[in-house]
Amino acid sequence: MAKPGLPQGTRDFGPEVVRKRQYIFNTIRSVFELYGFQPLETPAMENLDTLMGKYGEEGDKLIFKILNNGLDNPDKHQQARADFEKVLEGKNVKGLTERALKYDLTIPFARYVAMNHGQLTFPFKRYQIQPVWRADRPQKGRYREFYQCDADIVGSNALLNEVELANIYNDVFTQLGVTGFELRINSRKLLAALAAFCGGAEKMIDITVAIDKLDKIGLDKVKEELAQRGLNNEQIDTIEKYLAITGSNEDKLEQISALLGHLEIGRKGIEELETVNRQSAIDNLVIDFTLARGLNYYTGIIFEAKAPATVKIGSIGGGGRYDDLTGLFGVPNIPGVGISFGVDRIYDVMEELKLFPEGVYTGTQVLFFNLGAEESKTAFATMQNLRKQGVRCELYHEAAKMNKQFNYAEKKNIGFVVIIGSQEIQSNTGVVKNLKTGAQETLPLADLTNKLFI
RNA sequence: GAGGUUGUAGCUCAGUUGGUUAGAGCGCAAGUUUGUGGCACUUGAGGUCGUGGGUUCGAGACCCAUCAUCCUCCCCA
Repeated sequence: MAKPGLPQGTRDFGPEVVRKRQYIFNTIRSVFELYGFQPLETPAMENLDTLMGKYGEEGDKLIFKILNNGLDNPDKHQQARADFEKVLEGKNVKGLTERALKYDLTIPFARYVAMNHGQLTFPFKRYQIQPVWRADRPQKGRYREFYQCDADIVGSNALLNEVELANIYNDVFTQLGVTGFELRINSRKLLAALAAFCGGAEKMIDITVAIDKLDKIGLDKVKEELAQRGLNNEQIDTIEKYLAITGSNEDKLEQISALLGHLEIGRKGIEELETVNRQSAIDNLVIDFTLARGLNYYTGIIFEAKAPATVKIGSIGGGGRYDDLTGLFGVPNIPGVGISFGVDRIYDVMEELKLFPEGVYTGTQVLFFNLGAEESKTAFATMQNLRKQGVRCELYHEAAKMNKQFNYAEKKNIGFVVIIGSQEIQSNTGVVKNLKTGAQETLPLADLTNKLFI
């Protein structure tokens, strides 16, 4: 028998952890619902075509591909071998793999919208809470299977959507108690303007990739990388000016106007940031011109939620506007904007900062002691009564020493026990004990109601 | 994909320059206590030292390989 184990980067979640995770899911879900978003689910796997080429070159490598079934069929051996040769050259071959685990929720959503745009009422606001998979190397805050909670609005260009999404971030993190978060925003239009201004519109991706690393590797290394990517000194000087902008959000907007306001696309980007900054009125909102985000389908405002600086986890959510996402699937002119929460990282942050409230751990509210065959019949009937009133309770599975039953309640963090022994049966009563305070009283069984156990 | 770390009881970890029967704390089980838990005390169960090979009279320790793990880079949630 081989030792049991888990695939790298995946985890089991025990009861306590699931409760804490659900607390996060429920908070996010209720805020999404509060803002008028509707739920959607898509399959764990997609056709490989749907995913490939949507996440950049690096992204393609991180997609988990699923090996086709039936490759052992002797009739197909020759073809399979030929296909495998192509795989060794780094190509994807339908003969071997035509499905893959989904990498994020946005592209499957775009695929869904493209397939159903005739039936949907626009603007369509959907939220989606599902696992995604990445063939990444696991490390701190990084898993191969993790959950994303996405909210997107498609079919609307209104900046109101961006404002709403910013507020969703704020509401969720505030409710969860993650008050030290920072919501960074930028506009891809400014990055486009910068690239155009530098005379290298086609260099936009090179530029964004490089400046995205600023806080990690520092200005000098960014300049080095820009040079490596083929930019000349004059262009790099302009980018340096762009990166040097600091101050309050208002200061930054003023300075960026001076630098890029003369370009139409630059002016548009500035307007976007101004609007979101002014209307959302979130304290933790930071305009950050170095924010670039890797996904190359963003075209307008981009978001990144950063964990409090004390926990070195970095991004706990991100998103942005994409003007033509479904265009990739043959349905042009459906603009959208969306955000995503990384639950697994939010969990790690909350664990580290001890932000889970006490009540999260409570499952069963009342444990009925089992003191013998006869006694337990009364206990069972009483328990069923309480369950009808919505009280979560259980009867100890066998007659055992009270010691043992108390310990069981203690371990499961059960707040109350009800003891019904031979004496109590005679008087039709039960002993109700509060395990937190140690207080107990003997009450008629008829008086046991849900109000007692809150 | 590149680099590094660690692997000893269910968990967290000790284990000296290589030396006889591998330890502790927590947890678990039983008891002190046959109707009142958490505390205390007593007793007990539990380890092919990740795996395979090598060096040695002798390996948990040294060497090689391998697997797993965690971390860093890349990229991301």
